[in-house]
Amino acid sequence: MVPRFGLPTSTRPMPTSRPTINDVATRAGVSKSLVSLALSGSTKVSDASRQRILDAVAELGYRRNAAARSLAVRRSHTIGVLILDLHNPVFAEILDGVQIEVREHGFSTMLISGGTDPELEHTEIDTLLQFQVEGLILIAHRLPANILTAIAAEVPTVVVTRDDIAVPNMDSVSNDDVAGARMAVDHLVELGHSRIVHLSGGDNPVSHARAEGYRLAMTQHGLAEHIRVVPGGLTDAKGYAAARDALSSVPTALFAANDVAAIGAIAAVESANLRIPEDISVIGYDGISIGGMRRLNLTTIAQPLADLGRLAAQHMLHRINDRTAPANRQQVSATLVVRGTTGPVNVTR
Amino acid sequence: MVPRFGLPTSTRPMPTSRPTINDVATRAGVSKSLVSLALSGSTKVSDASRQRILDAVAELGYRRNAAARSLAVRRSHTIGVLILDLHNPVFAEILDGVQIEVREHGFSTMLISGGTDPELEHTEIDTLLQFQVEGLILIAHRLPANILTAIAAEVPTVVVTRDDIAVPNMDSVSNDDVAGARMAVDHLVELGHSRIVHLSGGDNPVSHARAEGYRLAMTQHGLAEHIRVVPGGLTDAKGYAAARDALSSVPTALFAANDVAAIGAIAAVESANLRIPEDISVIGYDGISIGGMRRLNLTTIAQPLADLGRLAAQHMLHRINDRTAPANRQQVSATLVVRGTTGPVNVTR
DNA sequence: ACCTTTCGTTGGAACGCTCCAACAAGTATG
DNA sequence: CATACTTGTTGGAGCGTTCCAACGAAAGGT
Repeated sequence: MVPRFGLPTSTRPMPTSRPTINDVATRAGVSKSLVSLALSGSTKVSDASRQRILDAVAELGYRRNAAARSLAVRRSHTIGVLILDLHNPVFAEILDGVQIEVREHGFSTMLISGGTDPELEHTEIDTLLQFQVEGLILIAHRLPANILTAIAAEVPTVVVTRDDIAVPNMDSVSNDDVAGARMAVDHLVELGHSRIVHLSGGDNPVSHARAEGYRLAMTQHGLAEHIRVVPGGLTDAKGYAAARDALSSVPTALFAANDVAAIGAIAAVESANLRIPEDISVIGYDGISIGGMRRLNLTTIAQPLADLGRLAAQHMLHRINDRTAPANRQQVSATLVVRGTTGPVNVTR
Repeated sequence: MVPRFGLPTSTRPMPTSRPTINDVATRAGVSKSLVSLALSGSTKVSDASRQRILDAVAELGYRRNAAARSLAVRRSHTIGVLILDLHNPVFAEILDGVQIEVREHGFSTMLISGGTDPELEHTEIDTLLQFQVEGLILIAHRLPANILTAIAAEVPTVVVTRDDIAVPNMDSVSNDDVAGARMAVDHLVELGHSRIVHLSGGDNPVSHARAEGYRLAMTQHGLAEHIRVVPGGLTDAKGYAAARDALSSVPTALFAANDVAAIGAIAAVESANLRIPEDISVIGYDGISIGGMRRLNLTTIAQPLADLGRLAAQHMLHRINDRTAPANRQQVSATLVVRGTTGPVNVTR
């Protein structure tokens, strides 16, 4: 963690100053202490005073200053969320779960998205920590192990969708990608497929696990000889390209590393004048909501995305109260969602 | 604005206390004032002292406390962003532009998403204001005019994608939806279409404007008799349903209120065994990136989404420095992106 | 009548930082 | 050689809160 400093000490202070607790106090004819008490809902404030204070608050349009409050109580009641890439709908859906859970417990979230530059991720986390967030939820990330360890040592941290790096006192919530990939293969085998090609998601832990699950399941079904993994990526374009490569070996089914790539793969199949699912079945992974759009109608292994977020938040809140709890690496299971892109193998091919 | 109070005055303080500027000072053998100076990059710190301070910072893992800092300088260097719905890719792409611009000027963003409940939007904005954000960017919203006015009076505010509510000292950046809709119709007319049906986006200002543009353009092209607006919505399912209705009048082209609905419409057309674009052309609106995926390949009126975000941020930053600037309601123009879902009218139909 | 409790209220210290006025020590100016 | 500036440094006040110790007044117990 390399802290950043050196904003040129601001340009010019902002003018308009909001009313403070003192303004409220004088207006209500009480001390600031009593106002503070009243605002935090203490029972030991007389009804008369409370009413005068509330009136004064309303008249002045007073609002607590969270910075001052957080300084005094030494808690920010805020948790930081890093989201790898807002464009991938997967992450937005996870975030939803986080927000709901966190809000229920009186916390706010401060959200940043890493953007394209991994280095930015790092400095943005620093910003979050400067704001004294009480915890960090990383919805995917690209941080090296040493940095991750340093962060987790400083603040309660939970990682979502990855569990490849073991760090003491850091939780993770993820989907069992190996098992999910097996489900995909099982489904295809059940439909009679054997020439099943996997379009890999590239060099990242999640994709590795899915490829691994594919290999295991294929072997287990006695289809080891048909194992074929073509290198691809997690985008539409990469899925398209990978599928074109894959078609050279006349597969009857494609298992893409994620839904977005699967959509690209579908386009490739169609552009080769093959029908889905009659000629070729395609299955994706993730369960993003656009996959359910009728035009796409994608069969997929769906992760319980919102649950992933909720669970992460729960672990976070728990860890805030007990920072020494042992690392908890939770796996949730995905479910097969059968839609229109998979079907029985076509025996004539 | 109804301020919220009454968190039960926290549960338990967090234990671990981070090093403060004083710790750094004693460690480096200087005063805290000098540390402060050094950290903000002042030139009037001797190289020797600066080095000792930097060393101490590194050794202690010191990080500035943004709450204290913001209290002292009376600036938070943070702007709040409300995003209506993270699931709609439109908003994610706008946010991207905001983040880039804002970051460049040394500001952080605090992001919240309204979720489904319009009332939540309101309380979340209050949270943002408690954190003393210096400005507010609302990426779409559902706030009534009176509340919007109150907010804009309190803090520099700019609204993105809407410009229906005129509020003094509040900027807006939006796309000219009327003009965009005309472009869509122009494109279809140029391809020879006349039986063009509009699938409306429901009862919201943006959709109204697009429907209006459709009517104007149709009239202008002498096609007033063919004007037909079927009620729909901004989702895949609503687009599907609306398109099914629309097909009853044997149109040759459909203009959907947004891309997501257009994708639903395509599914409906295909399920009626009509080919796109040979039998029916479909055009959307927004320019979301998934529309460009080969499987969808949607012709659309593309808004410059990231630019929308950047411009909003620029106005925001400008208004922070001059809060009395007159309201600036900027319109940016959309562009026609021709892909595969529109084509020449089929004369035999 | 006194002492003790309870109730409602208050001043002041503390939180971690910035920034101003002031200062000592050196350097330049007349 | 006195005066003025420059350079680097420092203590202290202040930002808007919370919270603790302490208080006076009213109520209760004997």
